[in-house]
Formats: sequence, C-alpha cells, structure tokens
Amino acid sequence: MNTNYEAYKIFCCVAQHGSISKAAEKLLISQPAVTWHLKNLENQLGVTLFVRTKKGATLTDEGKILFEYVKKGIDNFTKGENILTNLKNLDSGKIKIGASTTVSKHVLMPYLEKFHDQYPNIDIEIVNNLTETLLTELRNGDLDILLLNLPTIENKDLKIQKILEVQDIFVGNKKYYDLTTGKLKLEDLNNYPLLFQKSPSNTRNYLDKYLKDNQTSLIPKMEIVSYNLIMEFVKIGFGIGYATKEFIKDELNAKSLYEIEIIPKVPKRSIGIVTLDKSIPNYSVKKLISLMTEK
Amino acid sequence: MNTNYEAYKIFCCVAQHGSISKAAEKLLISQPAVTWHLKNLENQLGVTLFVRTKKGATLTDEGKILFEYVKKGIDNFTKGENILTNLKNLDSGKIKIGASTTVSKHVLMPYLEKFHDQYPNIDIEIVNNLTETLLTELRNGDLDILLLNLPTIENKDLKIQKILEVQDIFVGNKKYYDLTTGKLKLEDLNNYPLLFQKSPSNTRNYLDKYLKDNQTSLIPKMEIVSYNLIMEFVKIGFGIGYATKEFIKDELNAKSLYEIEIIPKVPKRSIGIVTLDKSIPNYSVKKLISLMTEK
DNA sequence: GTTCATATATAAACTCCTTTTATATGTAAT
DNA sequence: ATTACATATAAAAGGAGTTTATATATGAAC
Repeated sequence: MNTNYEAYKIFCCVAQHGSISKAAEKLLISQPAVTWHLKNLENQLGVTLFVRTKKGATLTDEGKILFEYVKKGIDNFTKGENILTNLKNLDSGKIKIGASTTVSKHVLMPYLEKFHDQYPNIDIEIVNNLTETLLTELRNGDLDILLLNLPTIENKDLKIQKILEVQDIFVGNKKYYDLTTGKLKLEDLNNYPLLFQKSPSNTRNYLDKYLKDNQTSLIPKMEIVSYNLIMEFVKIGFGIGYATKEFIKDELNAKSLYEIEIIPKVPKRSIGIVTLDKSIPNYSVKKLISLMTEK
Repeated sequence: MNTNYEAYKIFCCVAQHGSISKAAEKLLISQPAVTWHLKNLENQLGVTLFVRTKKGATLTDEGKILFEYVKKGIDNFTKGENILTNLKNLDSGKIKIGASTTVSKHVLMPYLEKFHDQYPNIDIEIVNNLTETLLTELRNGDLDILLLNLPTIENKDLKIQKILEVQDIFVGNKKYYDLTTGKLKLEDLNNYPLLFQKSPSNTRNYLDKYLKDNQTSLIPKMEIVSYNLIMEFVKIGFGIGYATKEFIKDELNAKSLYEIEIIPKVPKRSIGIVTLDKSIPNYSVKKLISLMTEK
C-alpha cells in the first residue's frame, strides 16, 4: 500500500478538528483541497475514514483506529524535528574529542571552559590516548575531532587546522641554573642526566627527529611514559627534561623549572585540529572548531 | 517547521540503502528525483542529513538522530495500514450488538453461529436490555447495531431493515388443551388466569396496543419481567401466557405448550436490524448485516 | 415555513511541484 | 587510461494538488 504521507498530515488535522473546513483553515489551503486529499487517501486505503455530515466530519471505526497510529507517527516526526532544532541551537548535542593528556590540559581545557560556559547542554567526552590510536578511533567515527601535535602523518583523508604554535625546550631545576646563562650545544647535554618520554610518543618522535637532523645522539638516563611524571622528577633535580614551553609557563614563573637554552633551538611545532576530511561535523563540533580557530 | 512527509519516505529509504541510486530504484523514481527531495528536505530542516560520497550516501550525526524518529513514525503509519487491511479482510474487528434476551437467543444466535464460523477473529459483544436503553446506547455509539421487535419508534435518525416476521400467540399447557380446538374470542381470555410480561416491555406494549385496537381489556393474574419465566409458569399450568410462536417451536412440538387460537389473531410483527442512519458501519458490522439480510 | 449560516461535494481551470531526460563531475577499480 | 559507478545540475515535461466558483444539504433562527 503506497499511501501519500502528506495526506496523513491532512487526515490528522481533520480528525482533530472534526471538520474539513476548519482543517483547511489551519492548513492554509482551501476546503476542496482537503476534501480532495481525504477522498484520495480513502481510495488509496480502500476504507472510508470519515462520516461527513453538515455538522462536520467524524471518524468511522476504521478511521479511529488509523488515527491512533497516524497520530503516533506524526508525533515521532515532530519529535525528531524538535530534536534537530535543539541540535541546531546547541541546546543539546555531543562532542567526542581525542587528545593527549598534555594537550587536553593545556590547550583543550581553556577552550572547553569557554565553550561549556556558552553551551552548557552539550555533552563532551574526552579520550586520551596515543596519536595512532586516536586516529583509528577518528576514522571509525568513534571520535569527532582530535587535538594533536603536528606534523602528524598527513593522510589525505584527514583535514588539519593549525590553532597554535609551541616551542619545545630543555628544562632543569635550580641545580641547573648555571646552564641557563650561556647557550649550550646540543651534544653537551650528554654530560647531564636526561629524562625523556618513552617511545612511542608523538613528542619523543619529534625530539628524535630533531636529534637526527642535528646528527646528535642523546642517551637518556630515564625513559618515562608520563610527561607529567618527568616534570616532577626534573623539579626534584633528577636531571634535564624535554618539555613544551607553553605548557610549563607556571613552573617557569615560579622558578621550579628553568629553561636551558640549546643551540640550535628545537624548531617550533604546531598543535592542530584533526577531523575526517569528508565527514560533516555536527553543529556542536562545528561550533567548537570555530571557537578554537577564530581570530 | 512544515516538512513534507512524503520526503521522509524517501529519506528513510536512502538511509536504509545507504545510496541515493539504490533508493531511487526501490522507489521506482529517478535518481535526480531522490537527490532533489533530499536537498529539499535538508533545506526545510536546515540540516545536512547525508554525507554524499562516490560510494553512496551515509547519514550525518543529525541525520542519524532524525532517522531514529522518522523510522518509528513510518512504522506507525505502516502498522495502522496493516491493521486496516486486517479489518477489511475481516481478520480482526469488533461488533457490539444490542438485543433483548429473547431475540438474542432465537434470532441472533443462529446468525452469529454462522458468522463466527466464517470469521472467528471478530470479537462480538452482546448487550441485553430494554429497547429504549439500547437505542440510547446505539445513539451514543456504544452499540453498532440493534436487533429489535418492530415497529420501534420510527425515528428519522435510525435505519431499519426487517429480517423476519413473527406471529404472537397465546399459549397454555395441556390443562388448557380444550381451548385449542375451538377458537376463542379475545375477551374470553379474562375467564382464565393470565400471565403477561410486565411493562415497560416492547412485547407488552404490542400486546396492549392489540388489546386496545380491539377495545378489550385483559386483567393479568401475574406480571413478570422475564419472558422465560412466564413460559415456565405456563408450562406448569399457572395459566395462559403470551408468546411469539417462532420462539417456542420446540415447546409446541414437545407438547409442553399448546397454542390457544384467538379471534382476531394478533397481527404479525417484524424483527429488524436497527442502525444509525448516517453512521458508516465498520467492515465486520457490514458483513454481519449482509449475512442477516441476504436472500 | 422561509431564510440564513454552515459544511461538504463537485467541476474546471490553473499553478507549480515533482519527475524525467540528458549531461556533468568526481572517485574507485581494473 | 579506461571503465564503472554515485551523485549533482539544468532544463524540459507532466501531472499532482490547489484554487475558484458553484451546488447541495442540513440545522438554526425568525
């Protein structure tokens, strides 16, 4: 049975108003148009739906039964539409973000604070993991957006928007204060205990590439997975660590960490938003991205 | 938001097939028509519903959410349509019949037996009550159809179809055998104990009218509400009762009751189907009526 | 009873929504 | 490079749906 669903809109309106004329008024069409649709629907279904009297139109037994279901159906349509409206207005929605813990803390959080302030009803889920894992989850559609240290594997199915440049530096605590005055050469670092992040890690990769580009090899005394833990060890004087300057501003100001300038400087790197190129982000995601990329 | 519900049919089909072309095939329309509808729907909703790739079309986040509701909506439409089909095929349905106990037993039952045999899934409800009460319930829409002794108050909002003529007679048990040979005059009945139904009752009204038309007054010895009970009293010799010949065929054959012929005979009366004139009976009711009126 | 107001039905003409045809574009696979 | 496939676009064609005008029937009011 291939009924015209538009006709159900009219059927429902007539049923609720008990009148063809009133329904026509409500629907902003002429009374004969309503009559026409009803007759057409009745023919399609092979059932008389209304008893037409001069007082109006009332449902037959079969009409009453059909109405129950049509009403529910239309309510579903309407509910779906209302939810879409909410999503558009950012009155509801969900964003799943992938990022490293470091980036989450130092880059993502400030944006999310602002975003959540403006759109408190949007659910936000943050997944911390290795870059490779996050990319897989993004491609599976389990994540909407990643915030990563660039350059990442520039795959053509990804869309990348830089939002921030950061400077990697070497740091020590006050025990290494002497080193902060003059400029050390890279290979000189081998004279000190070094605390590096353990591979695999985006940051460690970047460090290794920088060393290789300068034909230098540094032997770390300790390799630790957690970037935060390294900073804690450095703070209590275990040695020299590798950090992102922008992420340890507080410690530098508080002089619990000191920058040890090295020649040549580590090239700046970027942090950016990674999304699937062809996907169409939902309204919440779009808004967050525009918030992070504006200006 | 005034969306075109026909477009939802197409939206749903594309979502389920993950392809505009395949949906076009299924829907027996051209691919550009589907493309057109989707774009139109997206404009109406102000939301992108599909990610179009060269591999097909997949739902966006918003599309997925809308689909949930649209699917449910369409399922309701379909369910309603299927139930209508069942009703048309008499695979389901309900009939509410009003009748006196006597008519129920002697007239309705044989028809219902046949009807139920053919359409075992139709629910049947029988309401026994006074004619006046039944008429009220019919007018309220609580009953679909009445089976009544005619003439009933011929109101213009009622449709009446005769299905049977019956003959009222006077009866006694074998004690009154003598009376069955010769023909009694009406007023002679006053010489015997009479058992009549108590007013108000359709049958008693008819009897009273008959008496009045013959300028006769009969004084009953007993007035009982239940027709059946009267027959029981008559059978054990309490006196002469007033009955419908067709309804006591068995007793007459078994000689537990004898007809006492009276001059003038009670005029024949009819039993008929009473429905609301302007109502449109449902499929089950239509079928039952046609079964009762055929031939 | 007659008139007025109201509700639905019908017919014909018209509008524009919907569909088709034809073509273009871009991607994946062979 | 070529073929196959999926969607997009434009213009033309067709018909579904709408309106206008009119008819019919009923209930209400006087």
